Amino acid sequence: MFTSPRNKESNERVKDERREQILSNALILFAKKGFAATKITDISAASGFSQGLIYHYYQSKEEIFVALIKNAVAIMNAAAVELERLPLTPLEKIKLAIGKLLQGLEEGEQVAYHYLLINQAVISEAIPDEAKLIVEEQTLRYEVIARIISAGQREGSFKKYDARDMALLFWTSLNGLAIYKAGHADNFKVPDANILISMFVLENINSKEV
Amino acid sequence: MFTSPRNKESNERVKDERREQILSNALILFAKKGFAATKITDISAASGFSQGLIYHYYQSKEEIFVALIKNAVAIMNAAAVELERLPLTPLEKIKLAIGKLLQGLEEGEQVAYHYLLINQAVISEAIPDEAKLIVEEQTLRYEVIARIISAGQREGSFKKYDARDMALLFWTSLNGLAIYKAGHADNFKVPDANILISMFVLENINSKEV
DNA sequence: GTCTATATCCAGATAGAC
DNA sequence: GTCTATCTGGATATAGAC
Repeated sequence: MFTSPRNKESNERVKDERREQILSNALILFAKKGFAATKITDISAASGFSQGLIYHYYQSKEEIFVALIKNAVAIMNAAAVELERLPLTPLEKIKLAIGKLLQGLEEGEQVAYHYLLINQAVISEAIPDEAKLIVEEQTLRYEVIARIISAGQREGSFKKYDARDMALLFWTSLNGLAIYKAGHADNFKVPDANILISMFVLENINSKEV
Repeated sequence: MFTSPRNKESNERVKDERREQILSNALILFAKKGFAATKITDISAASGFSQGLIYHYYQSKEEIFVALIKNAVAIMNAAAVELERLPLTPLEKIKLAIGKLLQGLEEGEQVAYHYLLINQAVISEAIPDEAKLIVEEQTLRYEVIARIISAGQREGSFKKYDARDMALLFWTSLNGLAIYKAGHADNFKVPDANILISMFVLENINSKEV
């Protein structure tokens, strides 16, 4: 068995796939065990090959973690930007965002894992500096939600608390829920979205819509 | 220098103090770095003595962590029980609870550290089984809040979503906030309590009271 | 590209001197 | 009660065979 020259791109593709595979396994492990407690052997075993081979694709455990953090932050930002651009009212946007995020928690694991990873980066002193920096610099999703809330307040459908306070609670509440889900995956039922919505939207407006 | 026989109790007291000292330092370290990344030398250094001496007071790193978890859970439960017993209306109880918890976040670090510790125990697979068990068995604070909410609904001052959903969001939202604070201790300002309250309490009731 | 050593380091825990 | 020295295991990362 040998590799013909013309398979070069194909090989590249295989390499990328391997890297993806490592990342997706590492994401779960890092999220569930934390950075420090996740061993390279855990990742290699989950990926189905030997421990040494990891270093063919990544230079270190840190590098894997940083790659995952970058990815998680990018996905969240992209979603926030997309949300802001949609031709919807502020009310509709907030409802859509909460709905989607809850749905993400209900169906997929990925969203929850991303939250857990970012939380580690924010909280823990035992996380690569590069990862901490990336997360700290990323406040876009807070700003987007704060802008939507402000717009909704001007428009009259939102409660008139400090918009940044509201945006903070928007994200921290969802985050808290994601953490809960991570610890109770088996019997986790997503709560009624309207409870969260009532932190932001005036009651009569909300009940009118429902 | 020798120890006279009659100093026995005094010695016991010193020993207890040392143990307390170890615990309070370990709490911060475990909360900030996580269980796996916290080294015995970190704890001994923070406490100002040699690494070996820790083992005079505790048998292992696990034992320290478990002691801390027990303590954290006990404090939270005690507070919940106390809250339920107070001669207040459900409305007053929920407001008091949110107020106190936010205040705890604002002033002290301890509450936030307890949250972080319990989160680790719930989420992480790299945590001593005994600690996980203790936390899993402790659902009292959820039950207490659910009961208060149910009472408030019967009484007519609370929103009529599923009481367990509401209790879940009560705790996960506060928890999410504690995590945020842990990562932004320097410039963290507690949000307006009324935003959280509006998840539970009917708007006209709440504004009447304020 | 993959595996099997293995070098190296570090952390938890123990032993024993003072 | 406290420290220093040491044992032991385990984890990251490297080297080199296939």
